[in-house]
Amino acid sequence: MRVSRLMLVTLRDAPADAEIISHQLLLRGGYIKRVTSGIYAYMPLMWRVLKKITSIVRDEIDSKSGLETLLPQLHPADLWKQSGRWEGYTAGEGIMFHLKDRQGRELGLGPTHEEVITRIAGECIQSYKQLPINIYQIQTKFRDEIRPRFGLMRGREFIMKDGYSFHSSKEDLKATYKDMNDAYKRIFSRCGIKTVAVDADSGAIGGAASQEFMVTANAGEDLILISPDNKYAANQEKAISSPQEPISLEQNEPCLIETIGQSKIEDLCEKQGFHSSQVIKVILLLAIVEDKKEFPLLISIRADQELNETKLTNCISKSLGKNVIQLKRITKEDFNSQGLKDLPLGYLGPDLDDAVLKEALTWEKKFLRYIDKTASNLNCFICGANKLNQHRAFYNWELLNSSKEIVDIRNAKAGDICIHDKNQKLAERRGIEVGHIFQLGQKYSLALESNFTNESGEQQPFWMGCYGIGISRLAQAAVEQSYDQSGIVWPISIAPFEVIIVIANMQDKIQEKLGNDLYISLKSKGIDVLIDDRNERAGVKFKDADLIGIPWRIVVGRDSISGKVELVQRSNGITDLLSIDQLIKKLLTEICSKKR
RNA sequence: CGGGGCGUGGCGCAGUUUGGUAGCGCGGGUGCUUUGGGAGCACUAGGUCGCAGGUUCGAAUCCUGUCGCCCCGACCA
Repeated sequence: MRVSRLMLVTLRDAPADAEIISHQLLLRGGYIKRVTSGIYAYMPLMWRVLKKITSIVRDEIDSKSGLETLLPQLHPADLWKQSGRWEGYTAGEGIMFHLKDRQGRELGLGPTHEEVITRIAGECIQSYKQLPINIYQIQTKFRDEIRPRFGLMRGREFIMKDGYSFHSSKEDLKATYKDMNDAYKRIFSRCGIKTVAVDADSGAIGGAASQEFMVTANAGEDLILISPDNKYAANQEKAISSPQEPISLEQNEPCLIETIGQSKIEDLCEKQGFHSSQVIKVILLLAIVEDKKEFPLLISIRADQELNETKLTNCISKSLGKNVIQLKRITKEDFNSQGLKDLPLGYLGPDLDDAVLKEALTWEKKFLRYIDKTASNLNCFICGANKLNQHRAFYNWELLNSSKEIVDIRNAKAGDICIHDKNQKLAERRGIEVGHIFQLGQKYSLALESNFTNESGEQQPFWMGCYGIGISRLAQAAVEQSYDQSGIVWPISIAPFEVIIVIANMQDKIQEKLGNDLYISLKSKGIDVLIDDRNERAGVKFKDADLIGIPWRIVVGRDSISGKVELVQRSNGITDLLSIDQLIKKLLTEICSKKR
């Protein structure tokens, strides 16, 4: 391709609305154009990058017997109602774009395809003899994100590879899951990006085991916790650890203490001389579940710990058997609008009586009570007395006489002791999720009555797995991991072009001829080559070549008269002056060796 | 959804407080000079200042509404 024909528009300044470096560089290099919030056009250079990535993905998934397909993007609501996800995905903060057609039928724009593929599999697969099946597609997905940001990182329209597998047994599912895990590692390594595999929450997709593949970068939206020996890595949403031991509280007579104006843990500890690990903090939340019922929650947790809302949401879903649509803090205003008397917020104890909810208008009249292990493990503690300006000191659980369900709902954090090895402490990193694999189990096949006949002639729901890669996000993550002062430094396997020929001076006929001959010759050898034939000064062309990040640059300039050209490596600036033969030989070996 | 900020040529911005009918840098076009790290000179095109109302002799500027975009937050009451 000739740069003069490339519709290349580079920017000297980064547009003001781009925050992170990869977003800025993709805009400056003319790779992407924003059309509206969270929605981007992939310009020709970007599309080449995306095609390189998808071809690596196809290659690896196909080698694991993956079947490529293309599923519809418009999904009928009834399908999603059957799986029980329509409400959660459309109501409240739901992320599914949805619409009504001219007949008034409801449709959703696919954010993911479990429903569609599960129904199809149920219709096509009758017998265990047809299993296992591993089917995937690479396609645009739609999600009405609460807050789109960072360019392609969190868009409302993005390209994803999503795959689904169907099995007659859990064991068979595990085998494919492992295959996919291997394939994913190969895919990311071939794309030239460094990833960490972490244990993950399976979230709204549902299911059992799941792993995320994270590109470590400061701009990452996820917090991940890693042990120094690399044997344990998890998303904070899921991570487990041993908290640091509480500072022991000297045993003393249980008593009430006056704590005027000490509704905050910090003030309480400062004024009374306690450590926050000796205090039980009580948090009131409201869970709204899929059938619109509202459950007040009473959470008790050691005050030096943070509540993990993902873990909590999972606990609630498990105990109610219903999906939680929304979780929010209960405020004074919420109490008033329920027609309830004010509570002494900041002075609540784990034994707060359900009677306070008796007059509630729409809430359930009983607290769902969860106690984090850090709180239940305390033998002697401080907690609110359920009266304004009073706390209880040196209390224990027997005295509170409160029913309790003990769960793990705390955030693991850096510095916590690893479960697998007491001598190691978790460290934290930020990560960009580029891949996610799940063992779904039978959640969708049960809901959609998607069955096959097993060896004994019985109807049985499929065991399912699902496997995603954010293709467009991966492309940007690669930039976030590989750039310098001058611009992008693409890994060669996903660079839009492998080589760029820069003709230093277009007026010089010798240079122009040598450059063009070289261009034709490299192209004929199967190298992806770009030639900058613009009538620009050399400096401009060098700047652009660096900005768009082509791995190899050939400069056809003042040495062309002796038949020599310069070869410059984008990643390290190393420059060689070579004859054409030497150049071609070197490029062929370098490029071919790095392709695999 | 809540909070904050911003909409002025393709991009980055000034002008808004104190109304007087629009300016800078980059980019675009033409010509000449230049030609190895975003060249110089000259000429030139391009904006009903997001949109709609209102106030005023007069609005980018003040008022009201509206649309769009960006950032922060869903964080120990």
